[in-house]
Amino acid sequence: MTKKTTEKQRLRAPSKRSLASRSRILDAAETVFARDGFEGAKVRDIAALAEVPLGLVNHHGGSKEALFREVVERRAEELARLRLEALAQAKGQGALDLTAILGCFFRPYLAKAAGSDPQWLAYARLVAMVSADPAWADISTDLFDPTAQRFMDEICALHPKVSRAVVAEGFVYSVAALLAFLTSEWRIAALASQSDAQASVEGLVAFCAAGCAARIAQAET
Amino acid sequence: MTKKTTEKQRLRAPSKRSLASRSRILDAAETVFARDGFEGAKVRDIAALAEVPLGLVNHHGGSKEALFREVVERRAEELARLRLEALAQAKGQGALDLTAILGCFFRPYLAKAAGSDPQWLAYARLVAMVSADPAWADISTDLFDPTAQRFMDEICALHPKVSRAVVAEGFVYSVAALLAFLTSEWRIAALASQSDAQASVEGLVAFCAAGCAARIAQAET
DNA sequence: GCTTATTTTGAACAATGGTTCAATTTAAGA
DNA sequence: TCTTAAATTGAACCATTGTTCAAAATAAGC
Repeated sequence: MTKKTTEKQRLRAPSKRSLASRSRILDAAETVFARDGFEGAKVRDIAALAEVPLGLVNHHGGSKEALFREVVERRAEELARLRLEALAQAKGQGALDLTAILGCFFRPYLAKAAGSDPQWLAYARLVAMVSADPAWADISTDLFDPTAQRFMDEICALHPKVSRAVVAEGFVYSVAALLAFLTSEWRIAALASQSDAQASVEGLVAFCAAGCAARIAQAET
Repeated sequence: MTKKTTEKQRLRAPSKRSLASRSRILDAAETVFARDGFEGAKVRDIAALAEVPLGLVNHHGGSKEALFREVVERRAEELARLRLEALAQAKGQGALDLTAILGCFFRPYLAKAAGSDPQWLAYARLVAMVSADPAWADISTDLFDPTAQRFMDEICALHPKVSRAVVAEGFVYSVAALLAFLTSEWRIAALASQSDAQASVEGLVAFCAAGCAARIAQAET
């Protein structure tokens, strides 16, 4: 079984033109969903932004909900891979402290957001939406939680005496701070400048690392 | 001018019955908005939950947007008052450190959420919605920012050498952590137990105070 | 108790928005 | 080149939903 069983049987390969349409639709959906939320987003707005007829959105994306899931999934895999790679590389260079671990979790995202592809900033809003709304809990479970668990494993290894619940608490607060950073207007502006972005990231990491350390120390006493 | 000029002229006092309807509608709106978001919420659901005819919602609440604003405003004033009172009282008992200042900001909210009125938990979701969505920026500016500025003044006074931007950064991250705490499923469960609630709050305050302190220390060097 | 502003009710309206579909065009595979 | 699956198009469908309205019921003010 080399392919997912959910994949529809195809008698022909998709044409280059259809691939381009599909890509434009996903990009437009990402932008509109991030801007207006799931309920607020209109399939017609997505079609208009992608410059395709209305019917084509459903043809390529399926239902509105399926389209949303696909948009979220599209970048989640790449992001998870980058994070785990950063963690593996850092571990190869010696023992990790809290700051280093959180840095491996934060930096790949921030590098993308500050990078050339502006769609990554829209994606941050999608992650915040999914994280905040219990209706999308299954997406979090499937796409985000495994990586988070991996990083929490690392922190737990650093502090064998504290419960995983305490580590999770600090981690959740840290992710909340990260999302606040990425979705706030003034930070987005800061990300435009390379030096400002660097300083901002260090500030965020310092905040979260010290916060986690304090919470863990509190539990240890 | 003892009354707001925007207030409609009234020839008669509202009846007790109309006051009860109005209150039930606002409570229902709070619950439904918190559960489904602004776009996802249906005026019909609000009417059904309040057990009033559909038309009565518009009669008392005005447009859907006006109703949402009123629901948010309703508790904002009380919350702001409690926070400022806590701050004033703490200042009367001696010099404040970072932990004490943040405690004055966090505890009134958490006490309400852990208290007898379950609607305060729904309200936390509304605050998170308003904070996250740029479309409601004017609500944040009017209702939330003044109190936040007051608390940041206090932190700035503690650390005269660091820029207000650095203080604001830590404060925003702290509020994000607070909202993550209040809107996450597992924390809500913890709030049910008085002792668990106490421990959770201390953990949150410890995280944010240490985070802010680290960010400020980083800026001072 | 009378008057009348206010509240309540149920229905209807008009616009919105997700989805479906038949017909047409395009291009992949042989 | 020929066949035909896939992609595209534009329109229509139909449930949903915010809002309005006129008539009836209620209760405040005198």
